[in-house]
Amino acid sequence: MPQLNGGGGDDLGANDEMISFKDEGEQEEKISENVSAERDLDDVKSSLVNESENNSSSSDSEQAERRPQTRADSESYEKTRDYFSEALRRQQDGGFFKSPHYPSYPFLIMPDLTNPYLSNGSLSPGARTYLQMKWPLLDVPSSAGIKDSRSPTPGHLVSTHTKPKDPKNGQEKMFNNLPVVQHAHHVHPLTPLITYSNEHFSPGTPPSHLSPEILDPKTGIPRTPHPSELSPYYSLSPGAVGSIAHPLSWFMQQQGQPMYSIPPGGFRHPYPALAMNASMSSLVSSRFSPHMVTPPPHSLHQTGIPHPAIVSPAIKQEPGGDNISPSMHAKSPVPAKKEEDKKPHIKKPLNAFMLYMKEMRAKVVAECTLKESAAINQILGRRWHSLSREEQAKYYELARKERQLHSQLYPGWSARDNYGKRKKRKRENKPDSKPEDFSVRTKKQCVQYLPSEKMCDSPASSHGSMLDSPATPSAALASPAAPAATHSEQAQPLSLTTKPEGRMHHHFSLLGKASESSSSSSSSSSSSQPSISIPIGTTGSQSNTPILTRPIPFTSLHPSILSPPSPFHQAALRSHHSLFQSQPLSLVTKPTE
DNA sequence: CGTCCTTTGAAGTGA
DNA sequence: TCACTTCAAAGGACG
Repeated sequence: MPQLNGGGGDDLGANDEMISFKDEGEQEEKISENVSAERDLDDVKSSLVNESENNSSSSDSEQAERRPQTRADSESYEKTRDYFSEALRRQQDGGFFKSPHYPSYPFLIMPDLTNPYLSNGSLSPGARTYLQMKWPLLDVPSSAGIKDSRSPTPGHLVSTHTKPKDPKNGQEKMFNNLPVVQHAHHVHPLTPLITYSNEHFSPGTPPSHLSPEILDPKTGIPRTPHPSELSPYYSLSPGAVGSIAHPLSWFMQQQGQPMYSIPPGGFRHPYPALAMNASMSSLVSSRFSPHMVTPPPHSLHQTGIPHPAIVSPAIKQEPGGDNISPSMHAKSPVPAKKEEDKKPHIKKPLNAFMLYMKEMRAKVVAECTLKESAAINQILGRRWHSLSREEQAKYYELARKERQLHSQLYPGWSARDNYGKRKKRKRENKPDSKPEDFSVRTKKQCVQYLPSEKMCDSPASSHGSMLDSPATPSAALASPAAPAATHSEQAQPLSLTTKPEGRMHHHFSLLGKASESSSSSSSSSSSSQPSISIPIGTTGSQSNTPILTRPIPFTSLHPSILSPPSPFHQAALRSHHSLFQSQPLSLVTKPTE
């Protein structure tokens, strides 16, 4: 598997990632220092282009590795670095900073063998051995006694995954079974969610609760499973998934806190019927918000930690837990009347992209000067497209499991339940809107930026994901990793776009040229969604042109970030580049009205 | 303080 | 079945 050796399909994705970061880091640094937003767009643009090319061509991994250093000045970086540097140091002989492609990986998790759901109290802080790598979320329970949570893990909870349970300690076995795949230097984006390698756990502070067996006798660090122990990562067919240990399973366990609300009572089994398997558990944890974990263990009440999935506005204020009473989520326990008022808000399970965003956001933020989530999300969206199918498939799989878990936890829950809870503004722009409409609607000044290439070329990517979000990730996996190749036509990136009226003062439009091959038709054949992409594409003179309309500082938008070109497509990109390179940047002001 | 913005995907609703 | 809407995360921006 790619993940294991870092080879194969991973290359594309990995490279992309690396490239982008490295460059960005440098660029960003430069920019931040000198620039500024004031910098002419042209300049920025050109610089971006140049760098992107350079970057793409250059060895990514190395650069990526360096990146952290370049950003040393970054506060966040420093901070983060401190947090995990030590921890990682052990894991990776070389040192974390050298190689991680995904330095930002938010979570380093230490194996906590306890059943996530069972963890006493479920949320015993101690149980949460979870390191946030890049972000301040580092939560390394020094104390922890976590293990207490080891408490009897109901067989049913663990059962499925732990099938090959170790007689001695089922949990341990699970841990071992975990696909431990990631090499530090080749970390997959999911890493945060899925800690494949025990090594990741290694912590400066080895969890006291770890069972000795897992720990490396020498280092005290969790031992790396023997290769034979490693299970294929997501190699299973969807159906099979449930039966095997999920890569995240350990994650979940340690967390002690399930992603979805778990009754404070701990795993008293509010959901007796729920047969949670490790994989699900892992998912649960994966979604676990770092923030939830972050707080000093001691400060948290064991039972008081609100589950991410459950957010009751009213209750939100009370961290504690009354809101989370087991009864509440479990089955509709709360009296009808109050229920309405107090009923905890059960959040929707995160979809694949959301999971991806969660994981990668910090990284992107660190890479960029941008802080605006909207801008970050655009980048993430592009990056998402640039992910290989395999990579996306992983997220789809995770998302699928999340949904599964969610459904089990909240059998009666429906997405509809949340409708109207959040007053959302309606998107005025209807999907059907025509290009013209769109342009009209958008009242923004837009700088149309011909993608010089890379910006929009995202190309590389496999749009695959969107095209077919694999119902069964495995299927996706099965498919050739090479994303781009197959879908050259879709190279067309998603259009960053949109929005109307608004608050934007300046909008930059990125006009990406659609690949020639691409049909004039919508940029994204894939999405059935009303997404803006379609209209946008047409917006420009070029049908497939994606437009980025947003006040995103170019300084922070590095092409590579947006969509790291896979080496695979480099050539193609260049060709495109040449085509459009000559085109001038046009400043377009769209009259609002 | 509440909403917007932005992304993709899942799920709900209505026709 | 299709088209469309809402919500999920996140955090700066805005009114």
